[in-house]
Amino acid sequence: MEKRFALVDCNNFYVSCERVFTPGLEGKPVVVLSNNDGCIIARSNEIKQLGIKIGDPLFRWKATIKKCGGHIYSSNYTLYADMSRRVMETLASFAPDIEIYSIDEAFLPLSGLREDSCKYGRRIRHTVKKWTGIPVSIGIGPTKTLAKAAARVAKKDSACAGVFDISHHPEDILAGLDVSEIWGIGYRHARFLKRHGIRTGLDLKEIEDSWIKKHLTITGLRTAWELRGISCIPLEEVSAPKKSIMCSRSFGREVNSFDELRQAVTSYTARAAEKARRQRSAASCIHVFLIENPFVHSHFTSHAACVQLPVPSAHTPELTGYALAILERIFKPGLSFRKAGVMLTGLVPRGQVQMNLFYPGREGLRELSLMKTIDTINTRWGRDTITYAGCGIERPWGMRRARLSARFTTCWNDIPVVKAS
DNA sequence: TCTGGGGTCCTAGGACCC
DNA sequence: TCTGGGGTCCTAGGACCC
Repeated sequence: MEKRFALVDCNNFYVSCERVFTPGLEGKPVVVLSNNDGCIIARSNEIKQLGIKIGDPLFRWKATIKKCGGHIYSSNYTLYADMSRRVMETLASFAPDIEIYSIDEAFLPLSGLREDSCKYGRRIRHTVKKWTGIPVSIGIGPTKTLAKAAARVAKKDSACAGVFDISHHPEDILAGLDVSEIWGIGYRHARFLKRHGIRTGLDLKEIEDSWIKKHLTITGLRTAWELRGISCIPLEEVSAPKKSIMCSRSFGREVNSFDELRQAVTSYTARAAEKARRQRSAASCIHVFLIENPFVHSHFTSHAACVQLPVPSAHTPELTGYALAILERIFKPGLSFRKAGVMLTGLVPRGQVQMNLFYPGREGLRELSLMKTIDTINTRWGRDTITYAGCGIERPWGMRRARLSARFTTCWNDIPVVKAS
């Protein structure tokens, strides 16, 4: 059977989430900032028209945005994650086997669909908008790469009304698609391809296999085949467990005291361990790193070390013990740090942990049940309802989020009030 | 003054084995 | 003293994605 995929992509997702609860933002320039309010990571169309790029630092554009009546928000991931869940649940009502590709994108299998694909797409689009308030664009094609290309057209060309099926004349679209805009072709490869006269999707599609494989490896070859309509990248309905888990943050200000670093590392370890437990994994190895302020010193300096655990674990107190021992090793008095992070690697399923003959492990039934209880409470009542004293109370090193919107969907006190007269 | 966070996959090359 | 072919595993670095 002919394969067919739809890519559903939320338009300017973070901005759209803010607009759902602050309708006055509709039609106005809006940006959402990265952690610490440093750079711009989401833009409304009005902002894109000003030539502001993703990743641009806020200070460069702040005056311009203010001058044209724009609005600036800190990122509110709690809100975006909750809105994403709502969108995905809506999509799952159309096709149970969706692949949640990122916070704002999902692939849907369309093989065997009887009705007109665009009509079906428009129904999905209408439903998502009605149920969640989020506008989406939908691209349809015989491969995931072509569906991605179709979604670009759906988003840019207003004649499509948000839905485009590339199946009929893919060449016409690919001829107008810059090679750098193809899914899987990043900045480096695009630059390389252009040096060799390969500028569009159509050019790439027609290049000889051996040349592509030699220069772009097997992943590049897969992309070329996908452009030819041969599906090489399957739908992944069940998300595979992560092979590594990281929690790292830039500080709201420079940090040089050991005590504050200890609070940060304890917090990040707790968060990473929680993620590991959620996917039922235990970590064999824990890494801790500190990064000096790269903007102050001419070179970027990081300090890092890791330890191998005697028995893989997801027990927060045990992992914290190792993390803090590493911190003591890598900490250098007198230096200022911008960022710290904790990474768990060598993740194994918790049911298959290899025991150690000479080390009983600290994760007994009592410990397991304590972690489970803490996780349950924090899921039910919100993150950090129960936390570790070592994480600190004030957290003066925490990130800056000066323009944070309310927890509209996840906190009773913040639920919007509607007044009817 | 001010520049995010979190992942995956592939390849080349070295070490080592028979 | 020098010599062949075939294989695995690990790591670092590079590329990609959102």
